[in-house]
Amino acid sequence: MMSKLDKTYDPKLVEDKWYGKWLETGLFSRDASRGGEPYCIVIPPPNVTGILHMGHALNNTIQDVLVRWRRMQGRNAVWVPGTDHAGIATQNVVERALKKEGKTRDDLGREAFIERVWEWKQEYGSTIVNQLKKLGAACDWSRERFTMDEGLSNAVTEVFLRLYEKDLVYRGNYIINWCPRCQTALSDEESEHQDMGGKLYYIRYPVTGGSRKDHVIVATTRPETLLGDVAVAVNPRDERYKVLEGKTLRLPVLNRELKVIRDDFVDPEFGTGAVKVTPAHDPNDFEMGIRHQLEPINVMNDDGTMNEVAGPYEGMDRFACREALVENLKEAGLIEKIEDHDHAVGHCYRCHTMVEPRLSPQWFVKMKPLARPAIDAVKSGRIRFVPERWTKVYLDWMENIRDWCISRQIWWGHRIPVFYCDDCGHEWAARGSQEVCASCGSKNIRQDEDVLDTWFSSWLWPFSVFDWPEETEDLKFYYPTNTLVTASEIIFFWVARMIMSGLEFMGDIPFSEVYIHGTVRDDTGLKMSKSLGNSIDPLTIIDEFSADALRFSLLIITATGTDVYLSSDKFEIGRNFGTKIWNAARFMEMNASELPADWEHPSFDPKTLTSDDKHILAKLNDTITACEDNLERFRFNDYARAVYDFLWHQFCDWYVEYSKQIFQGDDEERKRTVLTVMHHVFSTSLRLLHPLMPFITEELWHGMGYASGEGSILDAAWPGTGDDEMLEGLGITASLVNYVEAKHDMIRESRTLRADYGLLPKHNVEFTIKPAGEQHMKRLQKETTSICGLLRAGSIAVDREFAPSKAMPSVITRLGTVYMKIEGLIDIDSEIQRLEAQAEKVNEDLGRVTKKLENMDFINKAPKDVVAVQENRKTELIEKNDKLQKLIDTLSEMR
RNA sequence: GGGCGGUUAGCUCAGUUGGCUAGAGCGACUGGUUUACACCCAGUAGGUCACAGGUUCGAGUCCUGUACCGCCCA
Repeated sequence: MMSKLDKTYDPKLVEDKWYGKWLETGLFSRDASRGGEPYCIVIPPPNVTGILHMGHALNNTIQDVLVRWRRMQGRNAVWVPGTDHAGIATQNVVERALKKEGKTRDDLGREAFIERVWEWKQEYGSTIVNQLKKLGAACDWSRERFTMDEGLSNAVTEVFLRLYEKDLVYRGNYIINWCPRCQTALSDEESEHQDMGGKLYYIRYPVTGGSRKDHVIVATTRPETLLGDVAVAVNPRDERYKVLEGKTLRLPVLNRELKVIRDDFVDPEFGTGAVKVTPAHDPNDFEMGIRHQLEPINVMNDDGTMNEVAGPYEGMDRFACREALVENLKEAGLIEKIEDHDHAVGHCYRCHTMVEPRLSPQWFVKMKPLARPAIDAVKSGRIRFVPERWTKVYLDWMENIRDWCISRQIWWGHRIPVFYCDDCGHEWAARGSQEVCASCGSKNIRQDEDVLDTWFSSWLWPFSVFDWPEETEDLKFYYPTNTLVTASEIIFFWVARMIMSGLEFMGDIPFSEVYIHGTVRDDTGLKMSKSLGNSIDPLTIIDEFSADALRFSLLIITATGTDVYLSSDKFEIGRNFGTKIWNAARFMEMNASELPADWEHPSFDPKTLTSDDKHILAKLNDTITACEDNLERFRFNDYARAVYDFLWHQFCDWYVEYSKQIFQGDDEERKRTVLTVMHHVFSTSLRLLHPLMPFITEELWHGMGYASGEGSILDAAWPGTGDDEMLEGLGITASLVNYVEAKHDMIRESRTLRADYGLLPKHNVEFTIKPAGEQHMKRLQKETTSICGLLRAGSIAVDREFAPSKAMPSVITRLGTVYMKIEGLIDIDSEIQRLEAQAEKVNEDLGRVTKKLENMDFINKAPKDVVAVQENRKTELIEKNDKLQKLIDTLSEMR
């Protein structure tokens, strides 16, 4: 009979078709009015400029699996998608486009530029969203949000105002990380430290009024900042510098007079124990400057060139200045020495330009008060990290938290809602645009030019997506959300801040579980990134292998929380598995005139079930348990493997093979039972697999006729396990399962025996089993036909009294000794050799087990069941050894 | 400098509470056109579990140290 299913599965057609249908029917949408038990995930919003990479693919597949699984479990499960406006990145993209037209953002002006960014967003901003759709993400797209949306912008303003009123945001002149290329401040987290091979310059600072050889040597890694020096510092306890008491120094080049200050911060061990103090260009020096009332001197422009204070170096780039300055110092004989010196230097996380620590007026959020409850939430276990070790990373950061620089000197973003009056100097924060000064009524007012850090909007994501500060039904229903799925890179950027903002503004945690998955790397261990050119594009993989294959492969090779090393051949796992399932389905179709009516809830008469039927039902039950258990514990690889092993190595390898002779036979009732078992097992497996491979499972759900009408597998119930009583009622017991597994072993061992003699299935070899006991004999006698089929033997006889009349190759199995009849004479010597090799192995094992059992400590101290296992094993090994010896003896007599 | 993770078959990795006779996929090798599937089937080979100590009846698993690799923070 022909199958209705195509001979080969075409994922391209199928995947687009189903995703379209799911969208059309609004299948992914959920809201509070539906009631039930909520389950909610908010997507880590990708940058609107982003394109899907493997990290996204992994991250979103995990979320999709969770949402689909919880949905099938009957939860009111919603996955809220969206993107963030990626202030710096997006502005960079649009500025680059402008540059091609020969324009700058200043040419356009602020309003027109922002207009331009929105246009860009309309045109290109949905790229990543469309890519998520290709992946199969079951997001509720009707809820898609963007951090610059009106609603989310309201939330941002509201939060700023609340913090402003509580004095938790403040403006101040501090050292911040400045990116000279993006020309904006960055938060500490946005400055990425990289180890660099640098130099340590030892520079002589002459003592004022001293002779030529009176000088102090200071060591620095950034000599160009020397131009902004206002002092030299030494440790107060450093005896070497006692002589400097009451003296001042002369700054080389600029000849500025420098005080000598004493400060505990200075490490006498580093360099010469004397350090230059540049409060406008170094955070530690800034602190020292405050302690010693020093006036900071800024020597650089916004773009990293030197300013007018730098005298002869004005206009030079900071690195050019460094070279020129060092050259001049050398000429002046002021360089003592230059050493190699490795140190970590901050780089802009967006453009990788070396960050310049720089004194600058910026807005900050006071973090300590916000951190306190966020620490408690995790310490008390209300929020749980998986894997648990991330808890410590989170707590360490939280406990040493520093204020968050939130202002950015760019245009694309939420403008800081603070206004200044140029007449009376009043400063106030307010919603919307302001016409007059809130204090003096002057119209001479202006809004702060800066915008807020993008993360200042994403940290509100778990509640802003539900229209906070409005108290919507959905907000009440879905908040706190359940699971947050992300990578370790943004624990500080995002996870920690969401916890703080949730507690501060909602009065409750934003989610209860944080699952941190690994980083996707290439097969040499490098982080995949576009700039390295080592990335594997998920869309290429989808095109080549299918989205199902991508998803399945990614998850089966990614152990909980460990990094994943990828190469494109790994996706064959998923593709091959999909093909295997497809063909199993085709096989069933070819052998069924129609779908058995009770495929879903079969009521089997235990008398009609064979051991093979019972065995596959038992294994299915185990698989359901394993899937459930592993999903609960975020062990996605084990979950994937459980389904994979079951479908491939239990269902296809054994049950489908078993079914073949039934279908070829003429026992119609048996056929019906086997078909019912098969469809029950297969339909259940499809449901277990659906979260991993949504497309092929949906296609088969319909193709096999399991769907009622238009019903999607997405709405099918997640399989439950049968209780022990029910299973026992069907005769599914541990001993039955053991027997079938022993039977499988016997068949495998017999195949090996045949292969050892270079025989093929088509040779129709005759086997005789001499069963190991009465019970086995009865069972085996009933099953000679099926064993014969599975072994592809010519015939199988079961004979309790069998004694070979001539030399026969044989193998000893748990169920009995299997003899193989072969044409012609066998080489008795080589058969004896084969058996002796086996006996040797048995004796080795026996020796080990015996030694264990002779150890009284083992007998007394090990748990009873562990000892019992060893005792059984010993008995088995002795028996096997006896049998081997007998076979060897018999053969020897025939020689 | 501080912290975290890793080191298991040729490769990529599992191995959960110590009970292991150490697994999988890929690759290698030997065979295979019975109408589900060659993206497949049957079978084989391949391991001092990085190293050195320790705890334990028992260690891939726990402890200490060493080496190397990676990540995060300063």
